[in-house]
Amino acid sequence: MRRGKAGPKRRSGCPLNASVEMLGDRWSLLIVRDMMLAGARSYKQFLNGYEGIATNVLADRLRKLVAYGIITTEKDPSDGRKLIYLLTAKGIDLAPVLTEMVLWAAAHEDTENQALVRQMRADKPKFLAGVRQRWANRRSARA
Amino acid sequence: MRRGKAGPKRRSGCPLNASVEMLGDRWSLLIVRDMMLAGARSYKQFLNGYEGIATNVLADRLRKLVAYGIITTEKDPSDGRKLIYLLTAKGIDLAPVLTEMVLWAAAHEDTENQALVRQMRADKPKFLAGVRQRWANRRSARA
DNA sequence: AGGCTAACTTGTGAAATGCAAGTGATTATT
DNA sequence: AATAATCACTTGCATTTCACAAGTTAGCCT
Repeated sequence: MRRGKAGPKRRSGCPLNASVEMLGDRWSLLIVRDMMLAGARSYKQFLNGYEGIATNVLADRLRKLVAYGIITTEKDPSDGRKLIYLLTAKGIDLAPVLTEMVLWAAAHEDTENQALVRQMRADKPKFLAGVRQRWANRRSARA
Repeated sequence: MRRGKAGPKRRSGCPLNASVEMLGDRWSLLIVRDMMLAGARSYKQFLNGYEGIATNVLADRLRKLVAYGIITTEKDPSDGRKLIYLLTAKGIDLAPVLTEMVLWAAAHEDTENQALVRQMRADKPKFLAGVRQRWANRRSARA
């Protein structure tokens, strides 16, 4: 591995460091998953989605995901209280990563969503195309 | 105040939760990467590998990775002080996950190892086969 | 025996996390 | 019009994890 001596904490020259910096925590990937696969788009949906994330942590993670360009927000035109969280192109490009992680876990653990796993395994490109398609549809008709 | 050790409620039926539980932190994936791509196999190599990980945290992550069956340890037959850390089959199966993460970051950030990314992009199956091959070779001739 | 190395452990302050409660803006109900 | 409810947060505080430095223990080396 290339070592590049330098700053105390130089972690962004090596492959994977960037990804881990953005997604290497307990919640970020789960938030992206809920948006990508479960269609979650509001703060409340995230909070209820997996009971377990603390509200202050959720707010922090959403802020960071926005800062990294993985998600964006819009005001809901039909309800001024609501914000709509949406995956960016960069965000939807995480689909292959999530897919491989799900397949890995499915191969080595149990109790996963078998139907989804079967779809992924049967035809991965098709599955990814479907994910991307649903994302595009949602985007064009957001409300 | 309730001070039971309840811990966060995880829903282990959802895809991805298992993966995130095992790998969803700042260091675990980087450790796996250094074993898979850079051939790191000793505690000291990990410590020096990415300056930044604290020794107590490294010890903890290695323990967890062993507990999850992602890595194993052996005593170095030629030096009783040394331990050799090795990826298990489950561990090497993370290669597609790491690959997709690297490709994702390469597509949306910069300053990554371009040579590696080019290899991955040129022929992903071949790249993965190579990773797996090197792993098998190391395993059969460990020392 | 004395020094050195590898792989940890321990102690301590700082930062992050989990949880309950509160805030302010907006919408719904009476 | 007044009141209640909802939404997306923020705040305060106890607990947990982290980073950093300094030990510790077993095994090697001469």
